[in-house]
Amino acid sequence: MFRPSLYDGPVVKVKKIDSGCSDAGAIPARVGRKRDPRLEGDILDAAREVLIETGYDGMTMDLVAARAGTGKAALYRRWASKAELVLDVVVRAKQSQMAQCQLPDTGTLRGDLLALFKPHSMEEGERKLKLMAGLASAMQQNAELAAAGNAAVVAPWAAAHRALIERAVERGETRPDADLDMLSQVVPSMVAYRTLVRREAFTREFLESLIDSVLLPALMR
Amino acid sequence: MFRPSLYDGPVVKVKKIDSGCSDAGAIPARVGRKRDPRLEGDILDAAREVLIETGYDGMTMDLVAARAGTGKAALYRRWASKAELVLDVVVRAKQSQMAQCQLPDTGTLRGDLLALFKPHSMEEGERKLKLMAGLASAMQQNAELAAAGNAAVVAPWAAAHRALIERAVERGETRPDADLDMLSQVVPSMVAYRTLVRREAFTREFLESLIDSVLLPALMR
Amino acid sequence: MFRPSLYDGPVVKVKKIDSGCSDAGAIPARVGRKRDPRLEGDILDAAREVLIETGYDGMTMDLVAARAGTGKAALYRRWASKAELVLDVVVRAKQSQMAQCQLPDTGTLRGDLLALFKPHSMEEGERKLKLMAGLASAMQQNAELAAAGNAAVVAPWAAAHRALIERAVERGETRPDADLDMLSQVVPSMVAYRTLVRREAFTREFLESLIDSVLLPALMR
Amino acid sequence: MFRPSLYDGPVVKVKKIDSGCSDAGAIPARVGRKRDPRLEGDILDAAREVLIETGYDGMTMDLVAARAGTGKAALYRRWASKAELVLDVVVRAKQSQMAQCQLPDTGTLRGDLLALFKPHSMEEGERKLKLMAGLASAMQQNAELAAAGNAAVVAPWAAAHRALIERAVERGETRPDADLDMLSQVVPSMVAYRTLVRREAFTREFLESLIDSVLLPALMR
DNA sequence: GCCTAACCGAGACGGTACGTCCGGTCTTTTT
DNA sequence: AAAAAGACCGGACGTACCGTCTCGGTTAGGC
Repeated sequence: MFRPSLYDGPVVKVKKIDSGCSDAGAIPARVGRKRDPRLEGDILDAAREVLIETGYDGMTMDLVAARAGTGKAALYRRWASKAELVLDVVVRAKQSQMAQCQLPDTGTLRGDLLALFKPHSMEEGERKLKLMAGLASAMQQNAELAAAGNAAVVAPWAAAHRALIERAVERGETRPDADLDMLSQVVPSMVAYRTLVRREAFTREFLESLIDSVLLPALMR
Repeated sequence: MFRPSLYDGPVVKVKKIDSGCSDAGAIPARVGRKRDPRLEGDILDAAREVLIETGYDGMTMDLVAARAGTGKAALYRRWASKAELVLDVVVRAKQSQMAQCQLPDTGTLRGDLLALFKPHSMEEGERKLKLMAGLASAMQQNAELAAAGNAAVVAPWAAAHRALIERAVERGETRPDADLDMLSQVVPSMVAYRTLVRREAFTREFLESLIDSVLLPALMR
Repeated sequence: MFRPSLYDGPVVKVKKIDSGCSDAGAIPARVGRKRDPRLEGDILDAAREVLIETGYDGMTMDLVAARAGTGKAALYRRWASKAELVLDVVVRAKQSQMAQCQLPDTGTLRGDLLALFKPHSMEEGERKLKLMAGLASAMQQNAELAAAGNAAVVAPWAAAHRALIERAVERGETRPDADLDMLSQVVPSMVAYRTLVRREAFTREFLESLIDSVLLPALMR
Repeated sequence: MFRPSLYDGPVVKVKKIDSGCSDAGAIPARVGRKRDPRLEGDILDAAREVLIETGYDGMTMDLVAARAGTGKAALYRRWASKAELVLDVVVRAKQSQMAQCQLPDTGTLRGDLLALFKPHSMEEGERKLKLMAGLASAMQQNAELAAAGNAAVVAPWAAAHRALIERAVERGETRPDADLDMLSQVVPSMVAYRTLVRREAFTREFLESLIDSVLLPALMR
């Protein structure tokens, strides 16, 4: 299972608990009603739907709450702001995508790179990137959010590329002195730019062209 | 003078006048008080400052107007919306940068690419990229704006790269079969991504590394 | 015209203006768009309607704004809180009632006292007192509000009684040593108490009984 | 002991149990943990404090629960609503005052009326009347509550006055045809009005003035 | 030299979303 | 089964901002 995410939890208003007990795995066992475990998922689902239907600005906290069959308070108990909720939506989407994504092994780097994107991932990827664009403004104001967003969305993608390239290096398929940090970000960067700034579709043609014209030539001797 | 911009004017609510006719009694000249010519610049300056300080969401039209020593009406007389004002701010910034930028000619592609960024650009780079982040948010709301933003900011940059690469091809410095469309966008894309999404500084080291690790290897045999 | 109110203006968020000029009646002449003069009345009317229909707690600022065909901002520009708006409603109602209320002169104190309440005033009076009850809580927290409410609603009523009684004293109809301050408050107090605390109707029978059993006996030799 | 109250118990959500039968195996006694007997008093004390400090609207159930060192559930197990809790607070205050209050017998009506208010009552009066203000707000929302509040607070007070006046009539001290219903409410009404609406202090001077200027003159021939 | 249209600064307007707060209910664990 | 803690739903509050409109006043042609 491939799960390189640096992000490992919801962006919640954390209630610090005095872990007075010295046991290792002891859980403070908070009294009182537990948070409805289904609610978090319901809200995220509702938020994702509304987000896709109406975009970031069109998404209203009231509407999300209504769609999830709850009240705004339940949202704000879990996320400090609309931006954090949306970020979490993006993060989850990315995680679920990555979770089911074994690193492909087709024998060649080109095959591996193309295999990272199953057909259905293409359209999903575009949606997610559009969501990210809505967050741009929020991320600019909140460095924490920006870090989380980057870690959740960008880092895993680049990490996958890096792993594939490293394997190709091991196989002797590519030059050993390549700048992996830089090259593993070529595809994420250019796909994001095409989608967010140029607003053109993320097609398989573009991906192939990118790999064949930029990435592989730069990697080959 | 290098000015490949596809964008050729302010995004103003233009009152179209039938100025095409050369008839004697044609009165194309609008009567009434003329717009204060200094105001447009003052507002753009104020908007740029506020945008850099507070980000897109934090920038309010009231604040910009106050900073420019005028009222909101003066803003909306010139730009149809906040997003268009922001776009214009970015466009001007880009234009002023491009205006003073002759296509360099150092003899080698590497030298040319590095020369595109004068030393003073680096220190200004931070500011401009903060502006871009604001633009990203604005663009998501309006496809038209996105097109204009792309044309004004991305296209010229890519066009400059393309021109430099084409010259290198003519000199026989690089492979003749390179995908110029794609390769000319490598640097703009990755710089934007680094700064807007990853939020890391745009340094000369990064630029050199990008050129040496990605662009030039992909262009060479 | 009888208008003894101590309250002489709306409870507004006053913007203090530097009256730099030394002219007597000089008005600072605020620049900018003037407040729509009809709006204040429309809002008060809407608030009164909603208040009567739904009571204090049921009255929503959004609903009042919608009913008045405006937005909440217009309300909060004029009144600092829901409580102040409601108080103003009550104050206006009382003032308009008092404005059209000449001091009656029937020749006898009893006739004058009864004439203060025209048939239609009875039912209106009850409504107004119910509104006041809704304010009780807000008044308790805000001494300013309480003072304004008292001055607007109670004081005029008691003042009218006092004037009638003084006239009766002058006519030699009643004892000259009566405690006017106290006696002029008998009817307002007991009517309010009956309505607000006992929640029984304010009937003409009650009023007559009050006058004949308490007020007049206490005033006669 | 004087206890004319029509109100004869706390406003509790009573779980009726068939405890009437004396059968052998009948288990009328409720099983499970017993209600903490001290809790009721603690909550009422906390509620009274908060009510006096912050007024009806400022008093939140959460705050009362926290002050009493318990949770909201314990409150709602005993009172059906905030209003009922407040009513109970006022009722208790009144009862405790009445419980220690024998009908005085000084020989004269004036002496009796003044003796109803012991010296220490005056200092406590302020507090209790603040409670009443809270009650007024609560009563407006619920007619049932208003009735209960009236019965608990007003009726006993008026009843005491009525009893004193009746005794004076029997002694031949006052006119026999006085309207007792009305006159026995003069002092409660006017004291309440002075404190709740006019928000002036309840002083002994005021009481004496009220008795001497209104009540006694109206009762004497 | 006046008329008139358009500009200017200031600020009110209608609408809408935000994030907070609270009343009253429900759930979980503990006693 | 009640106690204690606290999450739950619904809905109103008061704030902020966008983009528009209005006000009194100013600036410039065109007659």
